[in-house]
Amino acid sequence: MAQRFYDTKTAAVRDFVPLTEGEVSLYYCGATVQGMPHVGHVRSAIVFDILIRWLEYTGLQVTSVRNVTDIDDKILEKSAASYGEDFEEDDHYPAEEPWFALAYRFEQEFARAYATLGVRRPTYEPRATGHIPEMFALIHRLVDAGHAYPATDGSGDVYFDVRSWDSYGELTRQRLEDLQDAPDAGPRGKQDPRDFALWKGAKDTDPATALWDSPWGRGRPGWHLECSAMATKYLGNHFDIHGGGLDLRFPHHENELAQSAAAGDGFAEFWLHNGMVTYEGEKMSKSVGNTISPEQMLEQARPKAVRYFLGQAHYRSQLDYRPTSLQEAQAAVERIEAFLDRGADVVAEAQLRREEAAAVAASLSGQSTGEGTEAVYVAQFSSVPTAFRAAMEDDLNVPQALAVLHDAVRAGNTALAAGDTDAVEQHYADVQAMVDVLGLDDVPESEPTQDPAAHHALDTLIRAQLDARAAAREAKDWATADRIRDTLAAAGVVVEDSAGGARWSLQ
RNA sequence: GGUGGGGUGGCCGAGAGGCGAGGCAACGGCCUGCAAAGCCGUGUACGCGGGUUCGAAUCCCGUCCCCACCUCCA
Repeated sequence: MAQRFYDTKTAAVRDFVPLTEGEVSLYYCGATVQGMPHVGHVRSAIVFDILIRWLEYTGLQVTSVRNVTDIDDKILEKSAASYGEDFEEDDHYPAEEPWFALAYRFEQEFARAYATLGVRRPTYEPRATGHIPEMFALIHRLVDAGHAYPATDGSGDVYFDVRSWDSYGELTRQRLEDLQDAPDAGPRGKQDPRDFALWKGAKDTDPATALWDSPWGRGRPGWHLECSAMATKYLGNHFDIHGGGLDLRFPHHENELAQSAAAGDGFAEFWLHNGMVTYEGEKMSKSVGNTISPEQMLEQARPKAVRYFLGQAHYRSQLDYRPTSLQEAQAAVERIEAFLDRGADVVAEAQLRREEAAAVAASLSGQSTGEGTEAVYVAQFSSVPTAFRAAMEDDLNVPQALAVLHDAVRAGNTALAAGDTDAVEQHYADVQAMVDVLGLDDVPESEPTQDPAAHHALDTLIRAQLDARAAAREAKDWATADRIRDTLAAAGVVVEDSAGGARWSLQ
């Protein structure tokens, strides 16, 4: 089986063959940093994070790019508003904030949200404002090729000429004449209302810091142009995958494709689009005002559970958020974790026995020990189950991959109960490998138990309680035993009895 | 009007002609001093009406409803 992806442009699932053997070039649209991130933004990042982790797992070297749009109308508007006389500050919008300060502040908020949920940083994270010369070069090529023209009204705008490019609409299979006229389709120096701006001429209201001198006059870049310029700078004229949210297909990605292809670039081989997060059936968006922020989710559930929730559906499906969604995700995550916790003890013990046996064998034969056992362990256990691989290869079918993961957890639990160490080791390794690919083990969690000193102190204190409880149980003094368990429970410590003695964990 | 995607058991969510993915919740059982965890089992799921087929959630015809994009949007 080979890797397959659904490509929006051809509207089909196709075999994915990298342009350069062993390497993958991926560009996906990041955010316009004009406000706080919501979980829709984060879902997209998690989807592509899982994609990258999977491709790397299969041995490919991935170069990934996620842009930051740090200049656009909304950013300028919000900054301008902060200087207004009747402006009211709030937590997210202080008064008198320059546009670049606002953009950078929200860029950091996005970075924080990504990091909290275990989204690794892309290879490159370019900002639009840092790539003005690259954009000039692209505009020049388009003007020279007859696919772009300066506005006829002296505004300083430069437009892409959609009628000059027969393939316009090929990404989303739409015909020019079927498109609704834009509501603000005023003349504005366009030859056709569907032409889009590559460069926006300076307006009176634009701050000087937001303007650049260009061969077409002072101004600032158009949104679509940024992505084309940055994608090809870091990945070359022809690259493997272009991703982004489904809502970006039109006009954003259609325009990107048109301008890049018209300039003669091969651009993206595959177009991957992730589905929207909905709130009780409706798309989550700023304009509707039904957004949930990562922070709000993190108040309800652990980061790992939030990541699991946002990553659990197929990436092309719409994902519906409901008030109980996070509790459900957390229960699923904790089931996996509980097996890994219990399994780790068994695996460590088995490992120790193997090392001892190897040491004995070595001392008998007079050879040194060391990497031998480790190498055997890695070779034998570090791969993902075939069914998991098949699911991931099939257009990144994470839900089906998760079914494989849960099956392995169940098999592992059964092996634990049966005391079948070999089977526990195998299932433990499988589960660990799958969890790694999904990035679930890469979510930072600030639990006191992760600080070794704090954990040691806590463990010592709780062990004393558990020892006392064990003694009470031995004496069949259930009242005392239960009181100790209740006390620990009230402190947030969950006690589980097992054949090997009591285990504790934080709630 | 155009384009794309959907309607699956209490909820989420895969699948796409033939053994009821998986998770969460519920119920029963095993285990347990009691729990918890875990394991086993239970539910007559595929919007509606027709049709094709030995067999349809999956194919065909009809029909209803929902979502997204066509303006900024992950």
